[in-house]
Amino acid sequence: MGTISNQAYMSSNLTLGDMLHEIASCYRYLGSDYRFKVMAYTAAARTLHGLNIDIASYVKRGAELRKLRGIDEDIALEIMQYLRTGKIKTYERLKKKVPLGLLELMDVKGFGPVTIKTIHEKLHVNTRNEMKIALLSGRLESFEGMGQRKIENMKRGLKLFKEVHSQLQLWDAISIGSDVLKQLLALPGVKNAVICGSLRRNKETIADIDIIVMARRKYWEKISQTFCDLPFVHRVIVAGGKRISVLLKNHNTQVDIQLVHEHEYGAALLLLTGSKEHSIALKKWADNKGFLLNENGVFDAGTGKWLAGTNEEEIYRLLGLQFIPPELREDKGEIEKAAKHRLPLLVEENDIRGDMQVHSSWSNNEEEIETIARHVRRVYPQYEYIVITDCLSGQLGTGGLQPEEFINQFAEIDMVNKALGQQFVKKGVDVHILEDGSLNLQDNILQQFEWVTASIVSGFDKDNTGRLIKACENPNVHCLNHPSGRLIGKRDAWTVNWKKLIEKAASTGTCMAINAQPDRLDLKDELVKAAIDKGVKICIGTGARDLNQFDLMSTGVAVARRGWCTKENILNTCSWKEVEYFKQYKQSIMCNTGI
DNA sequence: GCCGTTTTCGGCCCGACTGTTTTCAGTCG
Repeated sequence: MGTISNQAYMSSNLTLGDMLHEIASCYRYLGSDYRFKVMAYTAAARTLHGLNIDIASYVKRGAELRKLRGIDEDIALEIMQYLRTGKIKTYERLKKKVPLGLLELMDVKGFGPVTIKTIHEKLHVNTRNEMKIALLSGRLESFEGMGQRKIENMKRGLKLFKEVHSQLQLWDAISIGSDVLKQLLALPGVKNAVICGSLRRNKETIADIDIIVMARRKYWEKISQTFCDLPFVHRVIVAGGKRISVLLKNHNTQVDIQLVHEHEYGAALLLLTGSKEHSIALKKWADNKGFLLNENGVFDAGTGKWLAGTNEEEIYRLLGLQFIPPELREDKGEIEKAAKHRLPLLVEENDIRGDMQVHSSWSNNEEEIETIARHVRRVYPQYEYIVITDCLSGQLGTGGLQPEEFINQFAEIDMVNKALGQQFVKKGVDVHILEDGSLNLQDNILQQFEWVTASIVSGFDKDNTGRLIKACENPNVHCLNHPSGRLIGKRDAWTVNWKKLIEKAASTGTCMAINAQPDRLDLKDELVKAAIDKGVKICIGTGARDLNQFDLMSTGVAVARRGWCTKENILNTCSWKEVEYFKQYKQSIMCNTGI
């Protein structure tokens, strides 16, 4: 019986969530008698996976654990059991009843519990690889209910299994999606086309690109044919009726297209945007109100009369709900808020008045400050400032300044601002938080900058709560840059006690950044929400390394929107004068608390 | 197993599609 180390915190949430998901899979395998247990454990797993605060801290406060969605007496006991012993007895018991090697297949397209069970029992198949061999052997075809096409489906599911785990990053998906969309809109007969699915919700990673195409029925076949013949199509999976599904040459990305009539466009858009959880909750909501909601529209449940479906706005209105922006459609309380007309008015890209993180030729950008400034002023006329945040040389090996060089950079910035006739370029720095929480620039130098953002660039495998807290306590640090350190698809977030850190950021008036680099998007949406709920200000920076990267602001804003941010939550929707007030506010707190 | 403006029991996650059948089980979003 060991104590829980700090390092174990965040990984507990994920491992425990995975274990609860496995328990759900076991029950799913065991049959429909257990379907409600499946729902319960799935819900609990989802809660754990989305939890930003280490689960162990809930346990310390006893009753708190059961306030979490989907966790009541039994699962709470099992969670405590896990934290004490690393095991859950229920899971140990279930493991003896199911073929463990096949459980992962439960999440593979084409496989369900019944199919897996049948094959396991008849052919003694126990692993994914044995399943593959069985599928190729042709022995399944003699089974009842196993036709050629079903078997082909399962083979494809298995083949795509790996690709399911390598999803597209949002930025790449946006670019691929808009290319495809452009081509579709140009096809004869296409009245309108729009991205839906997880891409429309701006999720940070995207499995496949979903598009809805509005067209008269008589053009569907022609549209389908013409699209499938386009040069970027690698392979056609389905094409016929109202569905087109293809793999693109580029990245082997799957694109799913649905053709719809004009009167059902809104309903289809709504349900194909999802999330699945939001759609189900919305259908249930409709049901309670005496409506039937499906992809063709909203109907009177009693008479079957069609009531709405042309656009999403009228559907939400009919259901008595405020319009819910796609980014919020995750069944995380947005429907209840929409019913009370209390949804936040989300921040928009147009609200942004400056970029809080920009690199120049002094570190890892090819471009000179003046070129950057003139480019940004031309392309983003609404911007009032950009903050140059180069770092010191040394730790990263690539460029950077010596401490004494900043005086030269300041002179260059002054010159550029003079030439522009506006204080457009702000003097910032990206300072590194060292192992002991101190910074790699002295306070008397830091005081000369207009904006100081602090990053961790080493010691990824440690608990970094202490270092980040110490940075917050420095009155000269205005912002924490990429606070979680994760690199999407490459490196997990380091361990941080987010509850503690967010409380510290709030009490010290320290801002937290959304770094909009495509593989970072750090802070991520859920932590952004946790932070603003405690009153922490968020700022968004692109970390631009070339002139094109200023466009990344759009995905940075998307993360903020997924984190329920209004304009007021985002510091760089303010004028620089207001940013100065924010900095003074921190100074005054630090003086009063005597830190 | 969870949950409650139907609250300590009796509900919960729906409708469409696919592939297989010939009336429906299994899977998907």
